[in-house]
Amino acid sequence: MRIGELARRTGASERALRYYEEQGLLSPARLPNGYRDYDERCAVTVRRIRILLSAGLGTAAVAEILPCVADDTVVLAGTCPELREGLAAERRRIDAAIGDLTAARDILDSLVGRPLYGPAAPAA
DNA sequence: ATTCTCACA
DNA sequence: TGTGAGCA
Repeated sequence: MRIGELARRTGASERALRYYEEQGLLSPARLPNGYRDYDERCAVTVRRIRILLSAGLGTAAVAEILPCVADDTVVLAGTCPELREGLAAERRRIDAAIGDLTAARDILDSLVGRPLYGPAAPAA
């Protein structure tokens, strides 16, 4: 199938599909006219790519994880032990980010409850 | 009608 | 990643 059909079937834009290829995530064959020729496997791969990307992973990480994914959408981390630490590290980064966001929200909450603007504050 | 590559008011 | 240009 060509890029248009794959885009419709996966929900990814044609632009994204070409980008995935540029990032080494997909390697579609080429028709004699230069058009990309995707097989069924690509449809499955694109769905996995989108899931991984939506998890906040970058294309570099996706490229490493992709070959470690079995026929289902389950990542067989056990098959690629090196990925375990990398994914664990990513998880820790997310935890840290959540902590930062929570702190930021708390500050915003305190501002709403005790505005710093409005009537001039008494001279310090 | 579709896809391709390249470039960015 | 979107969008548009200029081709094939």
